[in-house]
Amino acid sequence: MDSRYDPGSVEAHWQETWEAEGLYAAGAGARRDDTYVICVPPPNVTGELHLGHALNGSIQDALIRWHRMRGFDTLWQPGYDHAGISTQNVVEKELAREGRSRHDIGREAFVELTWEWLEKTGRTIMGQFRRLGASLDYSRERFTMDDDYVRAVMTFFVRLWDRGWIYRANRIVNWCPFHQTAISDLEVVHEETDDTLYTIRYPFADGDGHDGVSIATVRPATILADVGVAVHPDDPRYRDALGREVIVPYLERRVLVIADERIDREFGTGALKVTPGHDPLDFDIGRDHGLPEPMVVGWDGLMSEAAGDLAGLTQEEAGARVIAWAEERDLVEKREPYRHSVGTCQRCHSRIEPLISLQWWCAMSEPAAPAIAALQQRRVRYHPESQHRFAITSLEEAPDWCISRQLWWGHQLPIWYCPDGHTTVQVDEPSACAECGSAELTRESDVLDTWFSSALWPFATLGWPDETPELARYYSGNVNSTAREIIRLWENRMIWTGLEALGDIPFTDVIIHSTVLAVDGRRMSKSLGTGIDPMKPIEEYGADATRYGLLKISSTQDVRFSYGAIEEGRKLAIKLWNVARLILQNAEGVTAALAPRDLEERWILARLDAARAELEDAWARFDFAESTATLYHLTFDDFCDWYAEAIKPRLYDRNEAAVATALAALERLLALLHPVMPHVTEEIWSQLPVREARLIVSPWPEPDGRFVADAVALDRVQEAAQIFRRSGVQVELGSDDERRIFAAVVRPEKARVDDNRDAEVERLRKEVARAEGMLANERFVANAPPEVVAAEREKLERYRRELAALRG
RNA sequence: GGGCGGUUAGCUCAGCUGGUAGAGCACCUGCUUUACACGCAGGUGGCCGCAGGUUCGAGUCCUGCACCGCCCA
Repeated sequence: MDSRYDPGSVEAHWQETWEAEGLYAAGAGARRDDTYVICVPPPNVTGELHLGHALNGSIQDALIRWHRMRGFDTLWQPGYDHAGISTQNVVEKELAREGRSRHDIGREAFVELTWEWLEKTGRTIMGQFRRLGASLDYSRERFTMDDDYVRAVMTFFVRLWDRGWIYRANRIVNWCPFHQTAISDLEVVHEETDDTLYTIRYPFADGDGHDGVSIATVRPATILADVGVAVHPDDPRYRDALGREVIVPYLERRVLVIADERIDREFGTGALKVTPGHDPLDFDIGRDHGLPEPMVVGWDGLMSEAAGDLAGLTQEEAGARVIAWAEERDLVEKREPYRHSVGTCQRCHSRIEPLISLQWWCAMSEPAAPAIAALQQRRVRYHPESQHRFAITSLEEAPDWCISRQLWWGHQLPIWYCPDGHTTVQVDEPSACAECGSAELTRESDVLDTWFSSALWPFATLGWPDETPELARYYSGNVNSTAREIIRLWENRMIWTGLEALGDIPFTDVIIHSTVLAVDGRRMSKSLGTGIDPMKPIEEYGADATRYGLLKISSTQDVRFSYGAIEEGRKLAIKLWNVARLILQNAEGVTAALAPRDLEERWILARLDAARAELEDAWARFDFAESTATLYHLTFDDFCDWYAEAIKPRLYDRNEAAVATALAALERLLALLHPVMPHVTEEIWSQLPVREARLIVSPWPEPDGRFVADAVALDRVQEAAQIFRRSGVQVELGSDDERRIFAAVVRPEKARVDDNRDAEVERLRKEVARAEGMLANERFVANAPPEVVAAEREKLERYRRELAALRG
């Protein structure tokens, strides 16, 4: 073995080897019939790996490797989604560089160009996952635009259509004026913006012009689309105004003052101008009160024809004109600086226009019901528990889903129209209208929201709607691990789509992993330069170290990135490497055999067993941070500092039984570490004298009850070592074994110990006084559980014994 | 505005069902121990955010407050 461990070359070697030997493939190494399935959340086909992916990959790979070693038939499904708007945006930018737009080349050519572009520069993340050591079955990579996948999407759409859940309606949506499409809530980012809040009086139609209702607005241009003024029904200020008409400035249109409980009495004047065409809340209020829905802002974000003489102006210009008009008539009561958050497009940062547009919708209350039941019955469980409650609430409150987008890159809806306005909906392109037989068909130009196809991921990747062997074997799966913000967009939808398509849940457990924040405790930010590319720690410290470090910090919902944690992982890999060298250097001609004879041998086997149980417990609870602590302590303290030091003399003597046992113990240690640190463990494993298979497919250690009683075997020796090292005093030990281990590990003859006898005596005196004080408290003795009192008595006895020994 | 999480050693964080406050890093002191100085041993360092309450006993349970952050709108 090399004296220095070099993760770079070792990791690359094993990544290639594992994949080439087919050990990442579904079912590799399976020794039992049960399956264990995880689908990777399909990343954006144009994206790059970020730390969230890296953490999530580390979590999933630990679970997959653990189950593979346990003999399960594992499948970790890789792939990408087509990221509709994001991909289209990238290609449009490319075109723009040549001074062209997608409209110049047409839809067909644009889609063609997008495919070409993806061939050249897309699909990078799976390569980065390989570098992390993620054991996905790359041979099964799927893409939401694959032919088979498209058929699944179409089939599912038609199914929902047949269910009567899909409908078309004019509703208010987030409209991006640059991309000319509706976008999802997720694609809207709210940015703090400085604006002006105007307070404007709408005079009563039946008054003298001085009385009226004052409203506050940051968007005076939308006054042109006002159809009412709403106040809270219990607001005493407006009791007399209710039911009267006021005059909308500029338009001089008469509108009614109405009552609605959704009005925030604290905001502005407590009176809201109702503009259903340009605000989501106003839209809801307008619908409930049966108000008209005029729109004065067009698809391009400029004032539309409906704005009359202001048509063609920007909203700012139009707003200024409206304000000027109102000022002339003394209707502007206040203008004040106002900071608020404004929705902008995630991709182009355009201001999002809430506009009413004709879109396709999927009703949610019916499809959500079985998913809610599955969650309530805990057939699907979110972790942590707080997210479980959130998931249920989200489904219960889920509004109908806007599934259409006005993009060219994506799944075009399987809807065809004939000249007579009939609609034909079917999976494959029809030759004639289903109603009138007309052959003159036009396909709906909208495409589906990318999340529509993502929602089918757990079964569309397995060949659904065909009844493939893979689908039968691997559906339903086990775990899904993802980020908090997409619970509503993805996780919940996979649950109901799975129930709808196959009558079964897609997985039993959803892990909502930590958000990795920058070192300053805030979200990583490109503009602040606080982002970290996970490839950097992987190159500098190794993939094993990076995986370990990310898992170590993943204890709460928001965690700070830490190079320190990754350094700890590197130290662990190096420590492991070196202790393996110690054993292997003395193991020539010896094969591993469990022949524990001495105290420390039985003890380390008990410790390995206990660690195995701790790991299983931690992973069963998806507590990966705890598992790293277990591995670190086991390796450094138990295995290296005590066991290895204790057996060193017999290793040097080439005592065959001790060496064989050491090899067996090392094998167990490597197995326990493998799910978190696969590369260094596989590399050491490959240098062991005899091995039947790669570590990646070797059995996870079985519990071995024989040594449980030995778990405390070294407690007395460890205590004695601590006292000796602190004070120079040697405590009497009970057996020859104990004395031998003490001599081997502590080496009192070589140790130079400061004589801190007085300090140690003082420390023990304090302990004795504390324990005596507690036991002197009658209420403690009377009320505390007997075992607690007994334990306290035992401790007191021990302190007294040690004190006596020290005083010699 | 709605939903969450956090506040413990200089820093980053553990502390499960209440029973003497821990780890890693940093710092200090030793150690040319034939696996490892990316190491070993020891040490310094905490009114466990604040205020109440429950309890023989509270970092841990309850109530309120403050501050920081995340997600969503």
